[in-house]
Amino acid sequence: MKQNYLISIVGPTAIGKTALSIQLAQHYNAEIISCDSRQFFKEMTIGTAVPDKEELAAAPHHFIQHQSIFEGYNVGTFERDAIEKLDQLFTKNNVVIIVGGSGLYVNAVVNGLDDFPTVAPEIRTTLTERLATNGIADLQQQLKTLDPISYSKIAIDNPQRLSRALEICIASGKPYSSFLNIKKNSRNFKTISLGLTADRPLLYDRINLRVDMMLKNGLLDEVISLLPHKDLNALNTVGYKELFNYLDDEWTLDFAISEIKKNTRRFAKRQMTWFKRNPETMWFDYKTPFSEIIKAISLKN
RNA sequence: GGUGCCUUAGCUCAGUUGGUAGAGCAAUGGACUGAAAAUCCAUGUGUCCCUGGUUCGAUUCCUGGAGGCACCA
Repeated sequence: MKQNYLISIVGPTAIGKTALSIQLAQHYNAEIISCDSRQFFKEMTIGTAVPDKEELAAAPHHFIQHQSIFEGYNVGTFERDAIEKLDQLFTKNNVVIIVGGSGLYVNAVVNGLDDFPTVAPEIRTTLTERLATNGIADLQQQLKTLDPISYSKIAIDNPQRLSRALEICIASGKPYSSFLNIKKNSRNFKTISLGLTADRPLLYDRINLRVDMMLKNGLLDEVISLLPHKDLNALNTVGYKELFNYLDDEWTLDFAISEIKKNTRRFAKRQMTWFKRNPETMWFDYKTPFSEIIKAISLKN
């Protein structure tokens, strides 16, 4: 049986991952799995920089705008969907391209997540309310009694991490920590990880330019149409949340735009922090000729 | 041309009665197992415009210069 390869392309936003993924897809006659937690949503287009029509036509893409902002979608469901899709694609071709800026989601596909029980949404709602009224110490105390291991291990100052651990404890009656690192994930493919980078000032220039371009392409109209849904999780997104503040008369347009640029820069920095920790990733400057990248891949396998 | 004020971190500015300095923002480093474009943690980066003088010691006081702003000509 032929060895399957998953070629993963990571890197910060606006670095040129989409273009490289298409070149690779054409080179290997392969299909592309998008791994971008905001490009999943069909209601969002301009602000998420989904590939345009020509790009989508240049190679088959999956998980681009396949979900609605009104449906719950998360890493767990994405992992399941992506693995199913991968199995299907590997029957046609032993190479699949995965590209995306969402580190956790890439990781879910490449390495897998542990299985957790499903949590009734009311549990999280209750925790969120308790957090707002009683403060974080209340939840911290409960985690300390329900799961002392997690209490000492997770970022206790982080409300999202804390709530997540607690909701698992409450829903299952077992400690959150007891679900971690249970199964050995087996994947029927080898992963070749490519990272794109650029010097920071250069990357920031590209980000600023792209934000200006999004506005020119009608981002504000897109955001206006989504204003009624601004509280949905999917819309807690750079490029949208800032313009909601403008539309609510809290910020000027100019200020909102400069905040979009700033928050995108910070996002890119966080992405780099995440991706840098995988020692397997081969890094390339964003201007590296395609032929060199191909050469590096063939040396690797 | 004259007079007055200003020049300190990437930016806006505090401050030191003479003992080489600190806020906000920006920035930087990090964490990350179903909210991840989310969420959280940590960090001060400096020819105190230049020059000479006084002084044990000058970013601070004094001389001269440069640049900026305002007003008067």
